[in-house]
Amino acid sequence: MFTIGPFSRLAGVSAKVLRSYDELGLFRPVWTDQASAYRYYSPSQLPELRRILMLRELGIGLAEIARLVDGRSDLAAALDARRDELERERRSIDRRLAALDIRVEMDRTASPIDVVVRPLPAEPAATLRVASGGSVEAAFYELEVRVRDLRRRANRPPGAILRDDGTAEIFVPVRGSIPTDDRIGLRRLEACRAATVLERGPYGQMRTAQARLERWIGSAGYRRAGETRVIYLQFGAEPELRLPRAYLVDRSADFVTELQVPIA
Amino acid sequence: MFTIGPFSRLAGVSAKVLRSYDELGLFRPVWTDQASAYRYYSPSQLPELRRILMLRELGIGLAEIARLVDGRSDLAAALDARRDELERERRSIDRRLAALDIRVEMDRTASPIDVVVRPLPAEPAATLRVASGGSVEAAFYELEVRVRDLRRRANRPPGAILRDDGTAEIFVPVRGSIPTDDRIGLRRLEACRAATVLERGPYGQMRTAQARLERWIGSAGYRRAGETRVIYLQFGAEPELRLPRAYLVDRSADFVTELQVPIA
DNA sequence: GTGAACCTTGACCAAAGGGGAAGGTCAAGG
DNA sequence: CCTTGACCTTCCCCTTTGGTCAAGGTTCAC
Repeated sequence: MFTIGPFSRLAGVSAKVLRSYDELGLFRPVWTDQASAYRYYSPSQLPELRRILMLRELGIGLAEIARLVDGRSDLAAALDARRDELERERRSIDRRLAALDIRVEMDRTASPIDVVVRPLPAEPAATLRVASGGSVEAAFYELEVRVRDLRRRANRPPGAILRDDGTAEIFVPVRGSIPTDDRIGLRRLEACRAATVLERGPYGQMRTAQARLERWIGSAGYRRAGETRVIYLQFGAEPELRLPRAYLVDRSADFVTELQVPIA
Repeated sequence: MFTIGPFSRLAGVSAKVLRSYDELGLFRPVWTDQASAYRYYSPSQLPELRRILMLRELGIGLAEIARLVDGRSDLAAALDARRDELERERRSIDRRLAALDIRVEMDRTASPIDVVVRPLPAEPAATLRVASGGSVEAAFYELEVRVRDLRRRANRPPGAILRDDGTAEIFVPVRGSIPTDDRIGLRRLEACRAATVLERGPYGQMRTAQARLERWIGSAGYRRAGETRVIYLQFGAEPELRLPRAYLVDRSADFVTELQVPIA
């Protein structure tokens, strides 16, 4: 029999860990003195503790380990699940390493871009097609006016879906539903994960930014899974906001635009 | 200008996160109303936030990110350091995956073993060589008696160092120093990392266990970096303990032995 | 009997938020 | 002008697996 200190040294863990595991009901001393509350352990308990430590080293949580050693949970299944999880973690790390390398390389060769992969929520929107070379401003004016008159404007910035053929479909977020006609449609932009990048300044730089984002997606091991979206953050979202008049001066600042490419 | 909710949706983070970052001084609203304490953000702040989120996605801590965006810390250096860290994490995950696969495979083919890799502390010990085929019991008796008479016995279990040629060197932990002669030596077992496994039952199974541990080490991507040690946990450590007499009955239980192979 | 070494519980800390309660604020609509 | 509902604020507790420290009790060897 050992008190907690010597036993912890035999087992290669701290005394604190043994106290924790006792409290969790995961691994208890063979005997606890009622008067002094001293914990006493036997070397014959070491194999049991060793199994716990082995599972811990695989990264399984203590609650799950407790279920496993009690037989309330199946070991083979838990190991399988944990393997899947570890492989996900490894993929995540590989992604981060790739992103890091691209970032470092872009730092050296050109202006860097801050790409963030994030989930996009679904977006119900009124849409209007714009032919290649058509006036985007006029289209937005038409669409915004229509949606506002219907009292269906949602408080989110407008955007456009870019097609490879040079045409675009502009959209304005709506609440509920609106009547459609041959010009104005209603569409639900699907929720998805997307690689996104922000651009400041005139829209002329957008083609370059788009090309660089595409390159980033390839290097990071993703692939495109939908149409590119552009969100007009700085300009379009403002008029709808409930704000003190004094803070609308911001409208004259640089445009801010977000490029979003759905990925898988 | 946006209040925190709409802005958080634009940015793709929760309002809670924006409040946190404000408090940390990492990312502040352009304006905070003194009366209501409402936070107001501008879309032109999005690129700054985006950079923070990009760094966060790489797994850099918020404190370090704060230093980076303030320019108090060098971005290139931080990225380099983070890359090293990520590569360490990946190696660790690969180790766990390998250990998991070995475990699963052994579950199928034979009785599984719970291997734990852990650091071993340095161990000053009195030693005695035993020829191949010599009596280990007699040698332990001689060594234990000698050390005890010198009042140098440390309260840790004894063990043996196994050589490939079949000879062994038994050892008993000591405090301080003892006089040596041509039979009994003094030696410091070096601290190291070791793959360890516990065995219950008669010593006859040890050769098998040893072989399986060696195989485990190979499969997990380690290599041997020292001589194999055996620790006699159940039998040898008991007599030295300060314990109520009633709890010494444990001595008749199965032997418990630990095999330790130093690794790199 | 005494001192040194050991043990006990409890509290606080880490990182990066999530969840919820209690109460104040804002703007649209009637 | 008032109501109402959505929104905002701060504050507190929770997650996970321990490390560290303080105040005080226990054990054992000498």
